Amino acid sequence: MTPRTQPYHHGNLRPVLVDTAVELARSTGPDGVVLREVARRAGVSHNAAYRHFDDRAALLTEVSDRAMAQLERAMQERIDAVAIDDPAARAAERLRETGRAYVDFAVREPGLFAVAFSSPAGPEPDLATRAGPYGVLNTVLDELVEVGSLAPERRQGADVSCWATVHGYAELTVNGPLAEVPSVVRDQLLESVLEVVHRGLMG
Amino acid sequence: MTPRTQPYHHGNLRPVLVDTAVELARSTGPDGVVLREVARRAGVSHNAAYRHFDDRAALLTEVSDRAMAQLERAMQERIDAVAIDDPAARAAERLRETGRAYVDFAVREPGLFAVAFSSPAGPEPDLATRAGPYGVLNTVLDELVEVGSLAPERRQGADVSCWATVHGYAELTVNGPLAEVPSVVRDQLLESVLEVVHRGLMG
DNA sequence: TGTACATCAGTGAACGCGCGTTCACTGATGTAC
DNA sequence: TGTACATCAGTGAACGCGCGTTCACTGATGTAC
Repeated sequence: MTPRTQPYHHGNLRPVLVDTAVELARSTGPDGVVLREVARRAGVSHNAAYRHFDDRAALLTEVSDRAMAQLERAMQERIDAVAIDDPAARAAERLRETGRAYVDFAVREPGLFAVAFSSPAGPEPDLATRAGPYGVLNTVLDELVEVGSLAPERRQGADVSCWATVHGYAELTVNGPLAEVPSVVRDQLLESVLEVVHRGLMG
Repeated sequence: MTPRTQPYHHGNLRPVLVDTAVELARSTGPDGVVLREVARRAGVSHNAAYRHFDDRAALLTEVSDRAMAQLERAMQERIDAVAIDDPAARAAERLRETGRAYVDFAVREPGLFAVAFSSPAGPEPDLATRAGPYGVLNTVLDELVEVGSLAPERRQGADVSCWATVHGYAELTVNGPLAEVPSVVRDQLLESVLEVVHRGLMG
């Protein structure tokens, strides 16, 4: 008389597996996304995942895409929230917020951040297209040119400079020697780093 | 009548194990430093290492120290090779060479670079002391203050700005989206990144 | 100079673990007639 | 409206792998007397 708690057919397994894998990635990073554990948490036998993904790498790729999308959204939200009237000041602040959002995400979600940049084998379309976090950054930089803050001849390579700086800062903070620095000091350091980039590009 | 090719006592096993582990790290990174493989390559039973190291982590720490030392040496050599008479120009070029050496090392030795920053649990003394790559960078920055190129009030945080930038550039190149960019273009991008830092600090 | 003995630095076998993946199978669902 | 059947989406068992670590043991070395 006990009701069948679990029907034989799950009916919605694929998205559940991805969600579960994302949760696992959040807490343990790429190596923690273990097929058997994902299945366990989804309450399904350990090989059921093979009905929906070729192999572990395919699942990880999907998780990585999700992580990238989350990072992009976090950046865009912070950019959109900038409320400054003066066009030049607004564009400059938007660039700073881009950087802060990037680092914030890495600190808040170290597992997802690591997964986002753990390319199993996938191509990296970000540089060619305007998609993803890289696209967001480029849009903000274009804006800086439009308002006259960034000289057009300095526009080339500016994306890489910005990206390298915040990415390095994030890495040093999440996995490196800056991890042990108090967060108040870290925030100050990030501001000074952003200031150097600002002056380097537009000063 | 076959001569004993391997004496029972190796006599020199500890350094050989470290050397072997470093070689393994070079080609495969931190995860490749597998105790059993290290022993195999050293021609010794897989548990002989326990006479010299508490566990795998202890061996890895030693490898990490070696990697850091190699990175530091590579940086110092490039810095010392700068032959420019004008003090300000020399100091500026030394800073650039510091960055180039850092990125070069990461590209040439991705395995060691990864191991150097994979802290198993060890403390990070680099920030407090003047030792290691971080110390080398700080010495060069002090030099820039001495010759009057870097304003003293901008000295604080300059180390983190420089480090974050080259570290991020290295990461994006070794593990990230810049990996697929032709190396000629990458070199140009690195120069433009270094230029941004230079202007940001001293412009 | 010789010998007993402690210590050092190796050995092979085994434990326990967990993984990705494949196999043959089965219950549930949907569709053609 | 009912039924045969193909297909879908699960299942449990097993394979093969390799790891870190521990155990009891042994050959070699060094030292005290």
